[in-house]
Amino acid sequence: MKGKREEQSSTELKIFEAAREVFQAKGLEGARMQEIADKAKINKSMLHYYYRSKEKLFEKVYQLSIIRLIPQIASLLNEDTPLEMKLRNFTVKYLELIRHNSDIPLFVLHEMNKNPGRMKNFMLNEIGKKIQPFLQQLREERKKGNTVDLPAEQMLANIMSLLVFPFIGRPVFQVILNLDDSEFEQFIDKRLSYLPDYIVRVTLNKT
Amino acid sequence: MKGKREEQSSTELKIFEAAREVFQAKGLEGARMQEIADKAKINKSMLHYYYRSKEKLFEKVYQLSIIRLIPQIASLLNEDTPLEMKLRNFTVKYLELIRHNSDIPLFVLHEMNKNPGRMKNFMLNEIGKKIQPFLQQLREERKKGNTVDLPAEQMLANIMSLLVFPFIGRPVFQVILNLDDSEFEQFIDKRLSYLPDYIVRVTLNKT
DNA sequence: AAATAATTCAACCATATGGTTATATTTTGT
DNA sequence: ACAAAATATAACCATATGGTTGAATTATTT
Repeated sequence: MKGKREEQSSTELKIFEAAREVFQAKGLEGARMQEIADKAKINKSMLHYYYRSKEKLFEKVYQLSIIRLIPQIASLLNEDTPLEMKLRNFTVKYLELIRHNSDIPLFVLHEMNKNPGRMKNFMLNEIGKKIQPFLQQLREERKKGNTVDLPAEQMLANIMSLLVFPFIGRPVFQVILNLDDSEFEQFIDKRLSYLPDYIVRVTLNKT
Repeated sequence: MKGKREEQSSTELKIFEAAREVFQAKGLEGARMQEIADKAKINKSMLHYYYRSKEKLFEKVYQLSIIRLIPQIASLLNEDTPLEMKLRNFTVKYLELIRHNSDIPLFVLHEMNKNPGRMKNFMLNEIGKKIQPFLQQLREERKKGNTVDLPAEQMLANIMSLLVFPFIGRPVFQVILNLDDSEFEQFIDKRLSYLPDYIVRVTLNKT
């Protein structure tokens, strides 16, 4: 064998990565421990050696998924930059982020829906608190008449809707618009190209 | 007992309704036949008497869920009315529809994601085909310069995002914006009040 | 080299779950 | 009244699944 007693052994990571894929694709109840073991190419007992139980493994995956939704970008929202520039930066970076973690939003939403209690505090601390300054900034700019005349919460909801929903709705969009995978990628490329302007336009009062 | 040999016996409906609730809340794998039976206040074997298997019962619920997403409203999209009025009508009616079937979008999306093949044709026929005339109308109005300069598919994606996402994201919004159930209802009320104008504004070219 | 920790596997266990069967009662069409 | 369908229950079955155990092998520390 090779390096043991590291902080994260190679097998431990392989297991986690496999678990992440399976849980994100099928949800807690849809996932099978055997499938995770197979995908990680290890024996099932290794799962329990490292992660005690399905629940424990799931919670780690769940936590990481939430954290992935709000990396450096959260801090970006709290920088002391003008709103328009902030919106543009956020749009581009968040779209790229979701694009490379496109299974996460639906996964998190589905699990939150089944069990809103679990991870509630975690969510509140990791996301809820971090966006408060941004909401505050929206309120101030609204007072100055620089934004559309809507509560900050509504502006946020609209921005997040435009950014995230197409990924969550991907299977439906692909079917009803008859897009293969490559065409869906182009569909997202197109969004990347116009959404920064578009989101500024639907949030700020510029003409 | 009472009326038998009706098209839909009372117990059959009770079972279906219970199944609908449980499947929509927990998904195919998360649902327990016993829980459905309990909720319908009947014995488990009644489930199989009427619906053979979990799969069969699920498929019926799944189908109905998809159909509920596109009732009379689909036809509304194909009426021969001016685009602006159509957008306003659709926004109001679709928001009301989703509001009264708020579990359906996340349910359908989650199941579509786990198994995109199942129901693909059904989805295509029930939704895909029915929105084509609307897409066509968007394209024509775009040519005339009456809309934002985006492909019809993008306009549709944006409209649907704004309408549907807040319901799908409800558990997250409630946590991070700290809204109780009543406040979330107000949040939706607010959307109902401004979204018709807003969607017209972000879709059409009216200053 | 000895001790300890990490890794792997096969076999096994307990339970939950979907599904079945046998049987009995009630309702309804004719 | 009779037959057929509907309704209902309890007991049961087979299987899948999460989880455990124990023994063996390999690596790491000292």
